[in-house]
Amino acid sequence: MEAKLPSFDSVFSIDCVIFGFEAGELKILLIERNEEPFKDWLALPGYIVEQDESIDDAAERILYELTGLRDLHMQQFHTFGEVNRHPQGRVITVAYYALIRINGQKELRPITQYARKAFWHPVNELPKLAFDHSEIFKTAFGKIRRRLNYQPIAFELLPEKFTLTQLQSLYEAVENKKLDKRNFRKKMLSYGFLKELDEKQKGVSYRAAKLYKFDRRRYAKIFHNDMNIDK
Amino acid sequence: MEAKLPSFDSVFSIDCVIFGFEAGELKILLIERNEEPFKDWLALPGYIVEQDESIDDAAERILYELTGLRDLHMQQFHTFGEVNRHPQGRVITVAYYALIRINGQKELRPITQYARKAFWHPVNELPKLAFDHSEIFKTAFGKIRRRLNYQPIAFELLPEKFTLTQLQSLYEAVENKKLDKRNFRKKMLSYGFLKELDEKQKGVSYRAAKLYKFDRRRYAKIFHNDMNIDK
DNA sequence: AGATACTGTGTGAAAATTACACCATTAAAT
DNA sequence: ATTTAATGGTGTAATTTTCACACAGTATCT
Repeated sequence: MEAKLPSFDSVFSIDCVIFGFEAGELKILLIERNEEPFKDWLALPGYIVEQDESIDDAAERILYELTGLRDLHMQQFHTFGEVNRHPQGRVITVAYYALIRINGQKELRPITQYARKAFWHPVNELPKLAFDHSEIFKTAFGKIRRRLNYQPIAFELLPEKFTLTQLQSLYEAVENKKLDKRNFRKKMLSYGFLKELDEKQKGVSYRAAKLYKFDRRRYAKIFHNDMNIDK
Repeated sequence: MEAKLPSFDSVFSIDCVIFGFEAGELKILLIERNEEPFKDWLALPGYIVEQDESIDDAAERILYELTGLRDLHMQQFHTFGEVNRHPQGRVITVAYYALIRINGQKELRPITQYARKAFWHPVNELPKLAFDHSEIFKTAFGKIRRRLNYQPIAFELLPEKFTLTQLQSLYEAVENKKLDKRNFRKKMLSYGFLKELDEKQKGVSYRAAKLYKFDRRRYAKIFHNDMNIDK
């Protein structure tokens, strides 16, 4: 059985850690593998880079093929290069992350046979994953936890129009602690990159909250190019 | 001529951006290549990863072979994977950086023939480098500029015993701006991880300054594991 | 009409950041 | 011995930022 599998001398692969936020919980996208090794295991969406595509392009393609998702802005965050991380040979993997809105509409549907299905799974209570994917996830989570406080990544996880309470609960989920409502609002609004809309939340059985959206243009103006690293 | 060169299907390489600080200037380590392609060009120390070594191990080995330097704590910071970044084929490179004390004693002396020599070069006024090494350098510089404000990396560039003025001038060099002496000192000392020594600077023709050293133990205690990302 | 569940708001205390200028000390030059 | 050149070392007040903390308002459901 094992003998049938090819062995690799030197192969690049990509693995993707895609975060989403739903029902107050932070989740990641997993696939159920349909291919040896680790057939039937849960894993991060990941596959091998082709000869004629850049790693950024490969990341997009691979994620699409395994989950049906496209056009996310993924960012490389670490490369894993232990000798024995893949049972068939030498495979170095470049890991990417992205944050996206979980959208009931967008169906998760693997295009290739390599994945049997793709689905969201809460980041708490993650099962054991194939290869070194648990470690890859952990590294990714650490990165976004930090980045949340520097970069406007929270807005990628929320619907385009969101309430301040939703925004706060996202921060609370990622940082795993309660924040003070008044201080949180004051601070967020003080940045000046949230645009207050004339709309309100709908379909809630309590007072409807105002909706906001993230204003990329104002953000860019305020923080010039890059970031507010040194005020 | 070109025909003699092997062509690669899929190869991993490592490139190293090694920062040093000397005479108030930030410098990086370059080599003069002695091998095609880009023979005679200046380049970052870099070479190909072997089958049976992890990328971290490869980084150490390669830096040693090309420069004679060992036992630095290098950190991976980005992987460059454009299709045509190497003229002979598909080469993905994992880039590492380190910060070290430039030490007159430690001779820079390539072990292999691939480099003709290795030397320090100021980061301002860098010449054109081989491959995409200019871009790699730029990315590295951006990283450490940010990291300087979060992580105790400045001390890796200074001699073990240093004066506060030296420390300040390092910050000034990296951030490229003047800082206020009193505020700088107040802040640095307030962190509580600098240990004041009973020694003074020697051999200067003006009032000798007190020497300090970075106290790793205190630092770890103050900032627990990781960092002060969210106070 | 009342229960429920969330929205939305202000103030004062404490801490951190910023701006700012002068005398002290040493070695070298005269 | 005196001067000069160069850097070392120090404090305070104004401003800004962060933090802790509680309650009335409003929409919906019954």
